[in-house]
Amino acid sequence: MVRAPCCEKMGLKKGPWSPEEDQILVSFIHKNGHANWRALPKQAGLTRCGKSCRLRWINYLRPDIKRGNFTKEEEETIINLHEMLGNRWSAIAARLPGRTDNEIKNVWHTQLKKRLKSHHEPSRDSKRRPIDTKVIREDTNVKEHARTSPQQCSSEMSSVTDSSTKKTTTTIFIKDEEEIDYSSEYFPPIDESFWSDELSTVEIECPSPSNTILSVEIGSRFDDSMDFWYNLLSRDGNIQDLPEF
DNA sequence: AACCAAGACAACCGCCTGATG
DNA sequence: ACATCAGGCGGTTGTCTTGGT
Repeated sequence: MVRAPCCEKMGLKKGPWSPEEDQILVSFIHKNGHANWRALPKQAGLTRCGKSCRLRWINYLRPDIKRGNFTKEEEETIINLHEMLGNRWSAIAARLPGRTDNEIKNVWHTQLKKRLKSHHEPSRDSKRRPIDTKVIREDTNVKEHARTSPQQCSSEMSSVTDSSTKKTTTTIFIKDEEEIDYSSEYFPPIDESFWSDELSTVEIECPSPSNTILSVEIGSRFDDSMDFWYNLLSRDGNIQDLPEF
C-alpha cells in the first residue's frame, strides 16, 4: 500500500500566513494545545496541512521565540557548534534558547558561512591549515599512530554523519606541538577495544613534520571513551558539552 | 520612477525515525 | 515482523525587501 501524504493537497492553502490565520492558530493552541498536528487545522478551522501549522508555530508563533538580530555571542556560538556538530541545526538550536533551527540555518547560509570562509583564508601568521587542504592518508599503521597522538593534540573538532551509510566522520584539528600543554591528567588511558569494530571514522590531523591527517576507525566503545575527547576539546575551550554521535 | 539583482527570511518538500496496531 | 502514521529534521525553493543603476 502506498503511504498516504501527510495532508490532502486539494483545497489546502500554501504560502505566507495571514495575520488572521496566525490568530486562529495561536488562540486554538492556547485553548487546546497541539497534541495532534494532523487533526489540528481541521479542528481549528484552518485550510492548511498539519505540517504547515506545526512549522508556523515552531518557527514563528511560539511565545518563547526570540526575535531580532543575532548577537555576536550567538553568532560565535553557532560557528563553534557548527564546527562540532555540522549541519545539525536542531541540535545547535537546542543550545540557543529562543532561536529556531530554521532561523539558525538561514543565518548560517546568509551570513556566517561567508564570514567563516573569509576567516579561514590562509595567512602567514596562522599555524592552522585551512580545512580544504587536508589530506587523508590510508595507512595500515594508523591506529598505532592515533593511539599515541591524542596526548599531543590540541583541538578543534567537527563531525558529519552520512545519512545513507550511517557513518559518522569526526575531524580533530591538531595545533603544533609547541603550543600544547602536556598535562597528562586530561587524558585517561584507553584500551584496545576502543578501536574495535567500524562504526565511525576519526580523522586526526597530525603536527609537523608529517602534516597529514590520520583516518582512524573507532569502535563500539567510542561513546564510553568520549570523555577522552571531551577533555581534549574542552581544555581548549572548543566545546562546553559532549558532542552527540 | 522603473527595473533588476542580490540578500534575507519564511515556508515547503521529501526523507527518516520512533510509536503503534 | 510488518505496515502505517505522525512528528521531526535538513535541504531546497519561494517570496519579499533592499540597494544599485
